[in-house]
Amino acid sequence: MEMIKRFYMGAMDRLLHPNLKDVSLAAALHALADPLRLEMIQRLSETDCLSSGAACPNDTPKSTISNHFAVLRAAGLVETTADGRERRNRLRRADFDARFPGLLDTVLANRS
Amino acid sequence: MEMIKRFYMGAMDRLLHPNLKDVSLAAALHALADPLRLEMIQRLSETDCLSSGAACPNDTPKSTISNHFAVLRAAGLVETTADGRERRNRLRRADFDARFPGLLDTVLANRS
DNA sequence: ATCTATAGTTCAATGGTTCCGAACTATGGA
DNA sequence: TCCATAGTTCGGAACCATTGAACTATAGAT
Repeated sequence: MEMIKRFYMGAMDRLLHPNLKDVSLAAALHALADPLRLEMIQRLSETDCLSSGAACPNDTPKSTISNHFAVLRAAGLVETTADGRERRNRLRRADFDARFPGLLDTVLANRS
Repeated sequence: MEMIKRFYMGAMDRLLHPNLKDVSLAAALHALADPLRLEMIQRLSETDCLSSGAACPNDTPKSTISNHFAVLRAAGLVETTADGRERRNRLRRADFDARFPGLLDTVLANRS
């Protein structure tokens, strides 16, 4: 009878936010190179914070949302904090812009 | 004894160049989201045309080069023509800039 | 013409990544 | 305590990327 304690949420490495200096251009572009993630980023850019569910179309599977947010966090694009049973996701605009000047604006502007 | 005629090179669909209006932003970003392809694009941006081999570091496997060029062509970033036994690759700068204004410049500027 | 070297493509195998249902944790409220 | 809701984790299937080996094509030399 083994005792495996699993820590979810705040303690998980998926919730860790990298220093932007450790994010490569290729990794940043990879995070942006997906239609759903672009949609999420667009929505996040329009309000100052959104729950994970609210950042995606209604029919998006939960596990898919969770994975996409992990990618966005790893690229330094999104900061996620726990707030009750929801997550509070916000764009790390200043950090990302300082590391990749003009990139986010150009990408958002090019999303027809 | 079957006769399979294979057409290489000029006739192959990998050598086809899309109209930029059919290239999505996500596809363009995907093509840019790779360190080797960024290097290739950088090199292509510095001269007006390069053979496939000359666009990559010396130790890059031939098949890898070939695949990466196929991705760049599919994204409308590169135009390839046959020239003897070499390929003549050039950036489709004007086409790409018209479709995604500022994107290529911003990406190249952010490549430290 | 035939041979040889070179540039690139294609194929196939392997390994990695992504998607998503199912099972789970965590929190808030009846 | 029970239930509903928000999100995470796991595992398998589908998809994608990498690269050696076999191939095509062309240029140049003999």
